[in-house]
Amino acid sequence: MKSILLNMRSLYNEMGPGERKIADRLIANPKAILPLSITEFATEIGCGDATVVRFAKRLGVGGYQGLKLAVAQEISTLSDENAQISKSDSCYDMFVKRIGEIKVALENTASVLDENSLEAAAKAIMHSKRIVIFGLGNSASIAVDAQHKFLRVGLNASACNDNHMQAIISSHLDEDCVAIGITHSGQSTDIVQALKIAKLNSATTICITNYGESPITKVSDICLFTKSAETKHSILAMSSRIAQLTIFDCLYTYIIANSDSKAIQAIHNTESALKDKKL
Amino acid sequence: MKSILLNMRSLYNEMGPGERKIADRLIANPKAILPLSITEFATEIGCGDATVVRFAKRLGVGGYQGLKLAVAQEISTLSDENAQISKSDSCYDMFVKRIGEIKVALENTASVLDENSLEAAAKAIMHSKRIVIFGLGNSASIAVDAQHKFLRVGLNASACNDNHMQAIISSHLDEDCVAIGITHSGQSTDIVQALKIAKLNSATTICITNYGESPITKVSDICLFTKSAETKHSILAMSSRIAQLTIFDCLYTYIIANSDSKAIQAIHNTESALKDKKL
DNA sequence: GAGAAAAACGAAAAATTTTTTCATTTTTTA
DNA sequence: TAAAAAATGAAAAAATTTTTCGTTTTTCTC
Repeated sequence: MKSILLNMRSLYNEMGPGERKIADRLIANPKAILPLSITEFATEIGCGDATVVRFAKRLGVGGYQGLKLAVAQEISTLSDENAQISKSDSCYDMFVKRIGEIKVALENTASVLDENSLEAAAKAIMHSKRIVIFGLGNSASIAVDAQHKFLRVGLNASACNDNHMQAIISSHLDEDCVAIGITHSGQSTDIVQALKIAKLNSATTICITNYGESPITKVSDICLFTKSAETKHSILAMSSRIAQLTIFDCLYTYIIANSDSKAIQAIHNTESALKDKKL
Repeated sequence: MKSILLNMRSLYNEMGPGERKIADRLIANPKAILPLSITEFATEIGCGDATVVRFAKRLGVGGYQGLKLAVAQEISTLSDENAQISKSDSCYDMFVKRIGEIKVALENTASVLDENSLEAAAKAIMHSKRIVIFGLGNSASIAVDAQHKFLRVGLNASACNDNHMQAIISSHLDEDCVAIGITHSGQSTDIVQALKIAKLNSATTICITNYGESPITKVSDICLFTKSAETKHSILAMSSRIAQLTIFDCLYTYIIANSDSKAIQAIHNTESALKDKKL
């Protein structure tokens, strides 16, 4: 089944201003529509009932009720019990609550992640001569993880967590290379700079960032969006990082699935190379 | 929010024959109701519209539309659980299926993770003079991530991904230190060796590993277990690694919540130190 | 086992909600 | 700048849901 929220994004360009307001609202707060009648919802948005119906038809869900049902199916029932982690929680309580946050973030990410962009990113990575992955601070470990994965499938990947080196590396890329920048906020100066340089040198640039316009999206050929609701204690944006990891994981899985036997062999070689490291 | 299907079962005894027929049908095939109007559904069941409405009210979902919405929300969570990733999947399909795996792994981990061990680990880490975190290969990035977190709360943490250095570092620990070893299989020779040395030097040893007895559990004072079902393509044990990350995340969160104002200040300092790195 | 009370039920009326129609406004194009 | 096209909302029309109320079925009491 296709995600209704994703569908909304891909049809966004065809919509008029009124329908876009509806799409914006639904993407921002999908579950708010559920208890409302079409007239209530239209009033809330500031448009007529007919526009809502047209919007629903465009998405191919029949009508207003179909829209509500589609949205309902997309929202996890867990998203409501968004229990806030509190000081008095036991460590285990925190674990359980964090699980809830992660689930929500992953599902939200599934709804904003663009199918075509994902496919394009996977193909660009597979066929590139060289892949460089930039992350700093929080995102550094994600970059390292991605490097690790790509190396396992025999790709020429390297992560770089040093802002000087990032700029240097970027300036030596060419059109057969891929540069991947990871920044949750989309505003990390150094990462944006590194991708900008990479783009100037005709490399394919890919960003992994939280949903929305930001400096990084402007210098990226392909944007892969995560979506996580930040809360007070998630300064580290844990759930968005999990979403980032999962994106890399599915790129990796896709590359394995679409590789020739040589690549599969490379994976097996890796496995056997590691065998004697175990007791 | 409570499960509507479970609620149906618990109210089953209070229902008359007509309503029970509705419950039976919904439990057997919940999604069949979604495209039907109340009259169509009632005809299908063989009862009147009013009975359907009464049934919905009993469940506390307002009316027929509320019933449909509640069912819709419930089937979404059940739908994509046991899907195996296949070669022909799109990259997006893979993402969605991977999400399902991760959810299961996190829930399983919640069930095997020992509350007391978690608490003990958090306390040991908080009060230690020095924390060293060992990971190799796959687990290296987890170790780096953990280091990053602990540094943010002002702890003296260092990750080490070099097996020689791990042994050297371990041999210089003492009873005020904590050594954390990460290995999914629990069999990584070097990690086990490093923890063994740490233990000999009276450091507190903590392992993060998949559920079950293994060499690493024998040399660990505290064992934190994850539990993930491995499948063919998850050579990289993606979901178990997410579980590992989540464990570290809740340790981190717990430490923040139970720190004095000095530690909180350390976090704020980190934040402001990073501010000018953004555009 | 009969009769009364209670509960369950459905047909149809009433109320609500959704959808369509169509005239108006806004935007685009030539 | 004017004509064409697109977008939109108010209101009418259609569809759907909910309530009412009388009938049927079940349960309980004697």
